[in-house]
Amino acid sequence: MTRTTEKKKQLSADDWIKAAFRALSEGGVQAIRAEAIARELKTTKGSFYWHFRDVPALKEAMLARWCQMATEDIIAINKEPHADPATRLRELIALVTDERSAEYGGIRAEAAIREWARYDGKVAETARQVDRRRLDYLSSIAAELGYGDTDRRIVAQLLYGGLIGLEYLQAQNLAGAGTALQILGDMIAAKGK
Amino acid sequence: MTRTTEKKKQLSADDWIKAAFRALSEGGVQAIRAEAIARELKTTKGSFYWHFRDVPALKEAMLARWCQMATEDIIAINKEPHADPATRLRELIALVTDERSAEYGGIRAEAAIREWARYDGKVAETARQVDRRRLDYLSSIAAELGYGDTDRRIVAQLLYGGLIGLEYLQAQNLAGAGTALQILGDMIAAKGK
DNA sequence: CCACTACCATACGCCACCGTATGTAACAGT
DNA sequence: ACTGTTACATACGGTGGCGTATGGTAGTGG
Repeated sequence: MTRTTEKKKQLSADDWIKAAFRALSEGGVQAIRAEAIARELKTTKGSFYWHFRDVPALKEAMLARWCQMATEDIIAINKEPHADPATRLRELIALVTDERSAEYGGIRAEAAIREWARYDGKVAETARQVDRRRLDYLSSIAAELGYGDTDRRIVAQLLYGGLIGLEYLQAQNLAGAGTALQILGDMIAAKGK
Repeated sequence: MTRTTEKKKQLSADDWIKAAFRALSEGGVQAIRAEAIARELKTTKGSFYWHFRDVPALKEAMLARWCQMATEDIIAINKEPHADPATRLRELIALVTDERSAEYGGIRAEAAIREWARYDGKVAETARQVDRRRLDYLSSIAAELGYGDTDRRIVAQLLYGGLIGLEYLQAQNLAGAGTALQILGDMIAAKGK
C-alpha cells in the first residue's frame, strides 16, 4: 500500500484546489501558479487547463470554496446552540483556530486570504462577507452576555480583531496559543453584567 | 512651480526606496519590481541598477529602513516619559496608527511587511525584533498600571494583537478608526488595580 | 577645452510563466 | 474492433521581469 507510487492516476478539480490552497498557505497569492502546482502534483499544465479555464478561474474556485467553508462553520455553530453563551464563544474561537480545515491550508490560508484581499477587490468583498458574518455572530453572543446595542459591536470587533492579531503574534512565536484571547473572552464575559 | 514637469532630474537611492514602499503598500511584496518602479519614477532600469546591486538589495535596504524607523519610534516615546502611563499608552497607539511615516507607506506598509514576513525568514526575524520591542514597551506600561509579571505580557499581547487585527477590520470598513482599541485600553487601564 | 565621473538610457540574452494547439493513452459504449 | 470521450502530455509562441553590457549626457576639476 505504497500510496506514493500507486495512489490514483486521475486528478480532480478538487485536488487542484487543495494543492492551490497549500501553495497559498506556504507562498502567498503569488504562489498560485499553474505550472508550479502541476510540479507539486507531479503532473503537467495539460491537466490544469483541462480542469480550469485559466488561473483566474482557479482563484475564483478557491475563493468560492473558502467562502462556503467559512459559511458552513457559522451554520454548524448555530445548529447546536448551547445555553451558555460563554461556551458558544469558546467553541467559535476553537473552531476558527483549530486545524479542522487543514486540508485547505488552515489558519495560514486565512491570513493569506486577508493579505490577498488587500490587493483584489473581489477577494476583499468575499472576505468582508465572511468577516461580517463572524462579527454578527460574535455580536449576538455579546448581546446574550448583556451588552447593549452599541457595545456589542465593539466587543465583537475586539474579539475578532484580537483573534486576527494574536494569530500573527502566535505565528511569530511572540504569543502563546490562544491564552491571551481566552483572557480577553473572560474579561468580556465578566464585564457583561 | 510645476513640480511634475521640472522637479529634479537626479534620483537618489532614497527616492527608489520611498517609491518601493509605495509599491509595497499598494501591491504587496510582489509589486517590488525594478522595472515597474522605474516606470513609476519615469526613469529606466539603468538608474535602478546604478543605485542597487539587484532587487534583493533593494528589499534589504527597505527592511533596514523600516526597522530603523520602528526603532526610532520607540526611542522617541521613551525620551518623553509622561508621568501618566495611560497617556503614554495612547501616545504609542497614536504613533503606530498615525500617518507620520506616510512617506514610506504608513499603516498599509506595516501590514504588507507582516505579510512579507510569512514567506521570508529574514523579514520575519526583523519583524520579530520590532514586534518584541513594541510588546516590551507595552508590557512596561502594563507593569506601571499595576499588572503582575505574567499578566503584563498578556496585556501587551492583547493590545498589540488588537491593534493589528483592528487595523485589518478598519481597512475592510468593518470597524471604526481606533474606537475599539481605545475601549480595550480603558478596560486594561481600569482593571489594572 | 578636455578628461573624467556620476547618472541614466537602450539593447540584449535569459528564464519563468501563461495560454493554446495538438498528440496520445486509457477506457466506455456499441 | 471501431469510435468517441476523458484526462492528460508535449510543444509552441508570447509576455514580462531580471541582470548585464554598453552607449550617451551632464556636470565638474584641471
